[in-house]
Amino acid sequence: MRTRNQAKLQNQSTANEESVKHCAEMESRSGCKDRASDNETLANISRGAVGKLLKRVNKSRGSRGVNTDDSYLCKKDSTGKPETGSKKTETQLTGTTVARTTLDAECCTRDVLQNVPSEVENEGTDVQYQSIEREDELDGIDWEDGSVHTLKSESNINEDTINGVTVEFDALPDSSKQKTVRRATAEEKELAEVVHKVNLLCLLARGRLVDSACNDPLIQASLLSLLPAHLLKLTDVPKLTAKALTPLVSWFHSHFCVRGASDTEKSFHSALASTLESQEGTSEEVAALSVALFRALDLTTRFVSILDVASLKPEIEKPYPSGQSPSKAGSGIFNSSTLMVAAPKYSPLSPAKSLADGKHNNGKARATITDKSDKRMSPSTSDAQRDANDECIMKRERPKRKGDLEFEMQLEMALSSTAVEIVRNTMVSELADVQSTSSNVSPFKKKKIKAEECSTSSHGISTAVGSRKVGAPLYWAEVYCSGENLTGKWVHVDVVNAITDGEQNVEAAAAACKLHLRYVVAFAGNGAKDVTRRYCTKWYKIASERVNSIWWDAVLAPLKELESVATSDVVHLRQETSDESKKTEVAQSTATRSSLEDMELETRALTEPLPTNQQAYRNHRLYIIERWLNKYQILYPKGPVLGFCSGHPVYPRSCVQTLKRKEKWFREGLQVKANEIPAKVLKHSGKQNKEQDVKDHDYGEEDCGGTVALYGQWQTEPLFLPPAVNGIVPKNERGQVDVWSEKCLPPGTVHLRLPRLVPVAKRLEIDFAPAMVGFEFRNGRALPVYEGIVVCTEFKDAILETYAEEEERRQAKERKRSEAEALSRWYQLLASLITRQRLHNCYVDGASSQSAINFATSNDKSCLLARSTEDKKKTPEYHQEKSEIAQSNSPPTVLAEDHVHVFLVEDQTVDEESSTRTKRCRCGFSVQYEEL
DNA sequence: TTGATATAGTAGCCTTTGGTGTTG
DNA sequence: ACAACACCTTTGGCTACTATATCA
Repeated sequence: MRTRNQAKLQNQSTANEESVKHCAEMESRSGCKDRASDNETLANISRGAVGKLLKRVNKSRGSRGVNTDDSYLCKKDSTGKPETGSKKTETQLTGTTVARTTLDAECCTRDVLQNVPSEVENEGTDVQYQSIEREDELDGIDWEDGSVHTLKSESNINEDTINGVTVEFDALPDSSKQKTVRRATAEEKELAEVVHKVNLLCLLARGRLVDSACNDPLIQASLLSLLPAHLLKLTDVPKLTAKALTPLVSWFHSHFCVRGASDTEKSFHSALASTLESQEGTSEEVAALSVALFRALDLTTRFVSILDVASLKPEIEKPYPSGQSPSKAGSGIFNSSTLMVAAPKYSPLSPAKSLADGKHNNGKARATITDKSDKRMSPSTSDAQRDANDECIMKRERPKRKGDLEFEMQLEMALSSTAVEIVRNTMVSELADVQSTSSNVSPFKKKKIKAEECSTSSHGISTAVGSRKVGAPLYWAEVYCSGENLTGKWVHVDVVNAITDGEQNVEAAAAACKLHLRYVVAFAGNGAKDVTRRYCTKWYKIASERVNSIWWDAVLAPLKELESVATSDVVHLRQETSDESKKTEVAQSTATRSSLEDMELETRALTEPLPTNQQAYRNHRLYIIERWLNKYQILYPKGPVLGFCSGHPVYPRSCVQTLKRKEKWFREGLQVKANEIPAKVLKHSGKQNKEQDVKDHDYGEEDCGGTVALYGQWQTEPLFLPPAVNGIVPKNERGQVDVWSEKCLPPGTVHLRLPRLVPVAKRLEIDFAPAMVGFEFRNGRALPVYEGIVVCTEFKDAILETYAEEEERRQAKERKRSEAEALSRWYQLLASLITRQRLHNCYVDGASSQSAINFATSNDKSCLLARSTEDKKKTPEYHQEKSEIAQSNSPPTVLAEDHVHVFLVEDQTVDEESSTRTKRCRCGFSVQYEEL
């Protein structure tokens, strides 16, 4: 009925908002069947009522208001769009003038049909009847109260009028006060998580694809041939350092330029080849080429990518500013992404593209162009794999203000320009020094300073144009430099932005582009490794945005192996020419390279800087401030203090202890030590309070009324229960044993988890206690669940033995009973068949004149069959033969009334195939049955 | 812009030991 | 008389978490 109403309401365009209409439309599709069937009945009922209805409606005109609550329209929004807050709408309608037709007619119809006054609150509403042609649809159904949506009134008035509804407002609702509070449902959350996971898997696959393309010998050779001779030997040093890579990076950056979209039809491999040829390509391709080059130079190199996945949390739509159509912003995860990706990419007027066309303005004007990665994956993948720039824009466009956009455009412009600037500097002088010494001041900050200068530079490119390009770090390389640190180090090499060893800046750069640095994955040897820790210092910020780590680790585990082998093998191969002992040594050292990195990343994880805001400590993995302790938590020991946040001392998370009641500890096989003072005493309220009072009195424990004493684990010791003595099981006050776990069993007893043990124990006169294993809620009550019994260990075997015997007996009995029942049911079946046949003969086949004779005949036959069955029952043979199919196929001869069939053994035939035996009487009557 | 705080909605945890009538 | 079984009815209080608004 709800659906039907929605469908109708949609027809009448009672709602203004597009999303609401859309919603109703969706609903109407599903409900159209209902409606069609309803029309027949409704039409008849309502035609007769139309006249009455009109009268009533006219009477009520001007005196009736409308109850306006059509929240149901949105509650089942299948598009996942936010419901338009019905409460809000109601408030907004207060004091408005509503001129309407059909909706009021609905109210009135309800009056007619149900004689129930509609809820009238809005006095003085103006009702005008223009058309009630659809009233036949409106009759005879359950009415629901509806409200009028008030958004975007102006643009929709026309539509409303066309559809027969006019809504006028004295005052337009203040759009700034519109609030749409809608929380994601569990289903939406689940969906978002699944999408997130699938997206991750797709991007992992993508990364592996790119990685393997980087190993192509042809591409590597071509790159080497392009490389100037003086750069060729640069990296051929025993202890490679990041500094040594800088000239290479500079050359690469100046040689290859990043442009927008690539040909989506090509495979990545061929796209890479053409990028190599044309020396321009997407940032992904350029980064991949750099990886190929480094690998060609025999450097251990990974392709690193930020996996820019769809959000783990459902994106709840924000309320839209007035005049902005929600449909334009897309609705779901896919919609929004698709829209945002497609729009700038294919627009011939796209400034980015036009800029890309003018790429030969080498230098500043070339300002690295939007790198529309080629999209060759599934829709979801390509959506997620969308370029960071689009990502930025997408995320900005909805909630961001104009000013923000402008600022970011400028910033982006500056970033790209500065990146080029750096390159030039490098080529002329030693930029490496500049970069390494400027690690304290982020290069991105410096770029920001230059923003204004760049945006007003002589290139004539507006900031808006520049906004399409960001130096968003999405792809880069990691080169293993044995000359860095003591043990060697993976060095960040971003040829797209011409940055070497700038790992500490990636986070800031990503943040500047509104790019979430949630997953940074390094690819090598067809494997992958999560190296997010290297680039992310504020882990607490991204932790909640990452998928369940158990799942993620499991996914990565096999890939990590591959990656580890690959990054070790490269060095291994290099050493192959050397002598055997050296080779082993190298193999050992490379084998630990991966674990060394693991340690490094783990160290980073454990030495995360203290957050500066208090909120961050709420769920921080490492740190806690006291205010975020919940009522069952305490700091023990209370220290050391690691620092302060807004005056609050920061403690290690490891100091947080969970407190429990005595009973809870008992369940875990622990008991509170004697004379321990509760670590915390909580006040209880309400019902629990009273019960706790009683308990406390009973046990003579805590003096407090309405409180509960909590203890920490350090105040407990292993549970000591009175042992079983003389075969007697120690029981609790209820005469049972609570078996929460094995630890709760009194020493010397055993829990036998078998059904029907109580009678056995009773029969053997062995002391036992029912074992309560938990509670279940039924009928609104907590009911104890019992499973088996607890007995002294020495009786275990005796009980089990007797139990086995008892069970055997029981099963035999059960079998016997079921056989008897089967027999009885067969008898019933046969008897009913006979009765049926008799009735059939008597009343269906036979003409009235013949009926007497037929009856006699059939009766006779039936009796015989029945009797034969009865007779057989008496013979032992019967028990071996259980007929499944019994049918009489005797000729329709009239027999003497007192004839008794005799089935001689020699007249029997057996069909071996179907195990069917046929017994025949000399009179011609035969019985066929199947032997089991 | 960021952070603190208040507020509100919601999901999910925790709670925890029947009473009565009928049948065999 | 007694044991076994069926049926009844379908909690609800509290907290953590999250999102939002507002203010500094």
